[in-house]
Amino acid sequence: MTRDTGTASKTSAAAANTGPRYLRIQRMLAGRIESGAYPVGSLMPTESDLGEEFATSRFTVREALRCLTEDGYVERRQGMGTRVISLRPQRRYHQSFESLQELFQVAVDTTMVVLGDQPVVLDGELAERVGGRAGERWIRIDGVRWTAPGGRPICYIQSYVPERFEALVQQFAEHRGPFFDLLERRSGAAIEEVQQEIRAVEMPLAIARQLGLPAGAASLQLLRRYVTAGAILIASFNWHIAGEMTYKMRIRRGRQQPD
Amino acid sequence: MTRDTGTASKTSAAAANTGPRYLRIQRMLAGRIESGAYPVGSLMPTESDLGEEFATSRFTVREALRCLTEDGYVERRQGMGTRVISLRPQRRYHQSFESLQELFQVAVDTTMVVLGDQPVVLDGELAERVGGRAGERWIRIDGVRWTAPGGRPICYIQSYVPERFEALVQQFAEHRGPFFDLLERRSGAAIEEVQQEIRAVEMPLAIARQLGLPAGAASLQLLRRYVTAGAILIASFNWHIAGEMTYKMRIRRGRQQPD
DNA sequence: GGCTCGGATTTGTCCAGACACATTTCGGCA
DNA sequence: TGCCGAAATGTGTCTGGACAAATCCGAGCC
Repeated sequence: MTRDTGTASKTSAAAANTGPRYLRIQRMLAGRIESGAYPVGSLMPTESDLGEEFATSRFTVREALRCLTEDGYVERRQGMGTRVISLRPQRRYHQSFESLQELFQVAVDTTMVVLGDQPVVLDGELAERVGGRAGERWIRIDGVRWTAPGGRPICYIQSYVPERFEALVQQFAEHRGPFFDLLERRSGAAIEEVQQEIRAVEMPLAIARQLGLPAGAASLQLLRRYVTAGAILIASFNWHIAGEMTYKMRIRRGRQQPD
Repeated sequence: MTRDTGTASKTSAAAANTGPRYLRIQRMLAGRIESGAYPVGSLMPTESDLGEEFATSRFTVREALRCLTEDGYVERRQGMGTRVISLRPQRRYHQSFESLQELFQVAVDTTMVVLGDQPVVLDGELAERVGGRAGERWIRIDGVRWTAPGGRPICYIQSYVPERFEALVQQFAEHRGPFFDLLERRSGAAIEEVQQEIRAVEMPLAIARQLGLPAGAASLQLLRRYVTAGAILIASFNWHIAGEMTYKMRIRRGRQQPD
């Protein structure tokens, strides 16, 4: 070891030479990756080698490599080594949700009134939109969400579920909370992904009438597909009255170095 | 230490008793949190205590606690301890972007035509929407994005930037690519967060005319605020022609618990 | 009362090892 | 030639320490 962390550090290049040892090493290694010294696709030196080079223990090198992994620079596998997979920290931006309820963005104490359900056979266009295949038999459930029983309408909902959930559809009417929640619980399959599409469309006549609006009223249409391992659990169209609904999201930059 | 990791493990409860030591401890601690043995808001036992209880080293306990931190169960601070912040594994869902261009969702080879710019003083409502304060002086830049020079219009854009970027506004017209990109580069401040609001609105008359649409045409309005450390870099309203634009997003479940 | 200044406590960083486990490579054997 | 097992290689897990840095709390002082 050379000197110490705290004593002779703040004199020279203040930025690069401060902080814990493993972070300094992490920065150095990141620099080598970005400069091409460790090309993308190649294997980095082993932990032992790096430890020797930086005159430090394997523990410290591992901490540095752990950071590189989390930042997306490298990929590590036991028995194989540390492979460079990206040249850049990939300044990642992401939006995170504590739960799918947040994605929902509708207060939980609103009430859903189910208008009815009916079997449908998907045609080409519908199949594409709900994420099924043309010719498959699904069930469509129609409903309206209200601010409160007898209150103002919030949106019109058309949900499509595969026929195999037929037995559960009856429970939709008395279920409080979103359908995907019930389906996820009963089917036992965890929702792995949600695909959402947002558009502005003129509200179909029948729907506008249900919401007490004139024909051709503008609406915000949300389409959500809830996907478990491979299969669609439920796909849902929501028509929100224009102006009544704002879909808000915050996208944040991921994990930056402390500086 | 009791016996070993590999020998007498797979006999009993196969699920809970396998895997590395730190993961078993992590599962046990998570169980205690979920069962309320460690209430939310309280401090957990210290690393040393846990190490003593599980008859293991502090390193192993730290690995377990690191997992709990990543899963969102606890929060750790030097000198204070490990505080329970959540009862549940917080099955997190998130949407990630490799870059802000992805958020943009408009092909990069479209062309932006700047119509002009003018200083504005924010009134209360505008201030709230662009993220400034009432009375502040900002600059509004109007423009239209086209599929190609002389092609079809895609959307009308009103961007607001604080007055301090006045000198950069002239460069907007000949800049290719999004404005935030230019501002981020020139100001040197990294965009930390983007706030986005999506609504369906009737297009204002003046805007509809610019896009060659009848008055009152439905549109998808996107409002994006690009935030650097504390300050708004630019806020942008985009009016997309209804039906022409679909905002798509995929939200995926992050790192699932072993269960 | 309000302030500062030391401990005591607790997590953060770090060391020098050890064995387990996964992967690749290579030599031996059929 | 082709297959299989063993050795080499490298990361994963783990021990039992050590000191540093942040935080909290109480004692003492103004």
